[in-house]
Amino acid sequence: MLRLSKLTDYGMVVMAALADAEDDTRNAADLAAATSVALPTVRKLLKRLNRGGLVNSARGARGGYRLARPAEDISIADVIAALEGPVSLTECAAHDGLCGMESVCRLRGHWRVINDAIRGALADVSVADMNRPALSMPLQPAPGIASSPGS
Amino acid sequence: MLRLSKLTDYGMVVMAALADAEDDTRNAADLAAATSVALPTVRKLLKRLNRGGLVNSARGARGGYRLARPAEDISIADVIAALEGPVSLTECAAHDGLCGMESVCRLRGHWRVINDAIRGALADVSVADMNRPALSMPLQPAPGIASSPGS
DNA sequence: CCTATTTAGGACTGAAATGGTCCGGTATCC
DNA sequence: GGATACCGGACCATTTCAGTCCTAAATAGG
Repeated sequence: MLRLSKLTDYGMVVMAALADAEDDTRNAADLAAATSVALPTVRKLLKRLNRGGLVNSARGARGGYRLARPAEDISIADVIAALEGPVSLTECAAHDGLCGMESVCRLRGHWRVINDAIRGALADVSVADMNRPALSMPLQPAPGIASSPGS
Repeated sequence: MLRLSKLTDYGMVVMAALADAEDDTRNAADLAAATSVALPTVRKLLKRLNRGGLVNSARGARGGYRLARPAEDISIADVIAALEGPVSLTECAAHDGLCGMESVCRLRGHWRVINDAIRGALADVSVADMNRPALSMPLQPAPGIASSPGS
């Protein structure tokens, strides 16, 4: 189904909620209430997002989280990468050898191109875009499969 | 990681091998040998591909499989759909309601647009394209996120 | 200085999906 | 009629995933 994990789905929701108060610091409990995602799950998400450098954390009383960058500068690809690793459709798209057969690996180069195209499409959509109410998006007309030179 | 399943990966390999002998009928054992994928796995793949209408099967002695259409007319999206269901990044991209919160579902429309863009990109690449040796691809310059009107 | 608050990091568990295998049945060719 | 080869399904082991909890560390406020 080429589906991203439920955690990532929730992660985008949390990021969107965080984008609503860009300069304000929100703690995990607030975000859980705002998104109706279970608190422990929100915590886990924020930890990973922090590790990925997408949010800044402040410990202690009155602590919490806020976006590390403007919502316009955080792409969906960034969120996905922080929560479930970089986008790579196949094993071969990431690693180099290991494919086994020549005839098999004939596909590898093509997968890489496709992979880059999809990553590009995801990189063109920001958290700020996702937060807009309507579905008109100011995106580039084309991530462009041809625009990725591949390996 | 937005990774497609290993079965689908193998499925593309099998389809490519099948494309090498478009009009010739190949049985599962031959394809397993050609692709170095385990025979029972090849069988399972071919069954699903047959159900999805991508290959035709012939029973009995001298039976086997061949592509149901020219390789140029079978897209990667078709193969993915046959093997693991239609592409849908999130739950919400497929179904309609059920999202729970208003603020949550603000993202839904956007996901659908992104989803369609990726599916479009995948639909622009055919099995024949994947079978070419080099990585220069005759694809449309843009699947185009803007080209999908969404819901 | 002491306490309450809040994140950091990790371990842990139950559930689900995935990959892979095998078997009985059926259709076709020789 | 026998051998071949697909069809449909059930089946199991492994891995991954979602979700929870606990202890340590850091900060604000009294």
